[in-house]
Amino acid sequence: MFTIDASDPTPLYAQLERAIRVAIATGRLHPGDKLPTVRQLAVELRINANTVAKVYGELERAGVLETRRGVGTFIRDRGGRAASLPDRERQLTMLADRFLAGAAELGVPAAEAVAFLKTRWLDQKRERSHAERVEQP
Amino acid sequence: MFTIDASDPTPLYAQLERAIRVAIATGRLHPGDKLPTVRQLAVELRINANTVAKVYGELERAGVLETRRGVGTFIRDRGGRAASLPDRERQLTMLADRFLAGAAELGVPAAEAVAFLKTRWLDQKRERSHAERVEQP
Amino acid sequence: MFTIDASDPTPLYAQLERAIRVAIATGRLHPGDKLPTVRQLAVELRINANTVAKVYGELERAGVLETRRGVGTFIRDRGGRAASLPDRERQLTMLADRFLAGAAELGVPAAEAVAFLKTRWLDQKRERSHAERVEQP
Amino acid sequence: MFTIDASDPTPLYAQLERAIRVAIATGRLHPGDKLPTVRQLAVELRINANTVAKVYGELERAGVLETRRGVGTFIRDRGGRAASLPDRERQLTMLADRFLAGAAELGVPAAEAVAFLKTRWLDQKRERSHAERVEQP
DNA sequence: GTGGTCTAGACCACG
DNA sequence: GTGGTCTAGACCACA
Repeated sequence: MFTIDASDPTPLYAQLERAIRVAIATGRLHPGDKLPTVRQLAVELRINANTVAKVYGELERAGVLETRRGVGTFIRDRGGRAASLPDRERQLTMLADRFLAGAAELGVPAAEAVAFLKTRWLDQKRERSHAERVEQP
Repeated sequence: MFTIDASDPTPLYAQLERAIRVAIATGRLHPGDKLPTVRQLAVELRINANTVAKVYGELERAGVLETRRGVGTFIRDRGGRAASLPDRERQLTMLADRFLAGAAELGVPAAEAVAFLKTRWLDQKRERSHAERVEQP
Repeated sequence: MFTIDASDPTPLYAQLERAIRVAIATGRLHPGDKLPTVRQLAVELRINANTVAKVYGELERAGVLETRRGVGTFIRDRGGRAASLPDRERQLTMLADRFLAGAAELGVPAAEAVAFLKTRWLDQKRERSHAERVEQP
Repeated sequence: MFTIDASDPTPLYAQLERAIRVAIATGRLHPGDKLPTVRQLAVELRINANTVAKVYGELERAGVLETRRGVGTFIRDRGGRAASLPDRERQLTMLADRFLAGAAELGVPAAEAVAFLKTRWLDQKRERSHAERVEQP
């Protein structure tokens, strides 16, 4: 559902909040969609339920989410604007720089790193399509 | 010199450490270069000198920097020892996955992300060679 | 738990770090054992909590300890990765030279020093096995 | 002449002071012996002359050394008591523990480490006797 | 209550 | 003037 990296020094709550906002902004989650329960998400991400609850609470106060008691937590109608194009490009640049710098630190030439990334992507695509065939044959 | 964003939940010291590693990995800093003094950088970034000292210390332990007592802090010749081959591949895989996951969260198709990365790399190469022409015409 | 000598010119944090490493290396602390909390140890050793925290942090980065957020600090299963073979020999040589040089400074003939070392090792082995009999009779 | 380990976090001046005291206490230096000049020793140990001067000064104030202006620095008659036997054993124990703990950290079994040490000692003896044959055939 | 981060400020070691 | 060590004390993230 979302990605949390425990080795990233960024606080867990910040990572999760950002992930939810990004998912909405990029259209992976839509207004009215139901989010996982606090406990479900906590188990899935292997973090404490309090941390998830805190994020849901803050996003609710920020008007991004809406809690219907006894029902669940949902994305609000006008939860946030779509990430502007320049914004998305800025974030993508950050990601790219982080990858290239990491590879350089490892002493891997950028050309090789890019080639490796392409391979890795194809691997994942293959795995994913295989998993789908297994789940819904 | 470096950019620190106090409103970013990422710890200051982690931001600075990454900034220095990136500067080295992308060729903006070269082996032998002298870094700003702890106090200078602290003033410039408006953070506490201890925070800067912590980063310098950690990077020294990691073999990235070298401090000459009473003189200053410098970029080391070989930024840490080369990791073993299987280790390197494991780390590169982690970097690649992080990049792809990040792009996916932004809603950017992997194919586009890979293409973007290639562009970004070429941009950096161009910038770097330009910087060198300026330094040593 | 550990011994710190404030009159020793060796930095407090270095003394504590060595003490912990020695306790692990000699079997007084085992993988999985919980260390005292930062504040407990600080009070016990009469040093500042930050100093203890610095040591725990460095040992964590070194792969010797593991901290579980909000829970405590523990001895890791495998205290750091095994160094490569040539690396290990180089380090072992350094250790041996330091020992022999130290003994020479004390005016102890090398032959005696080596004999003493052997005795000391057997002593430690006996102490260790005794401790285990006490813990799990 | 003396041993200084730059990677030891113990301050250089403390290492040197201890080395001189030990040399006297163990009879490697005798009352009346002339010490190297500040600059000579600084060059030999690759440390700053100020650091050596500071140590000589402190030992002079402590009554261990004596400076005859224009002549040199000498060991005083009753510079310090001979290291008592128990004291020497305590220090030797410390050295031994440091060696064994270091080996254990490297994952080297104590038995192997002791054997290695013996080999290393014989190597050094051979090298030394060879060097003497070359210097004074 | 656990560890983590940051600050302000003192003093030391070294060149 | 350089980095290093230590302290006291505040506030945060997490369980």
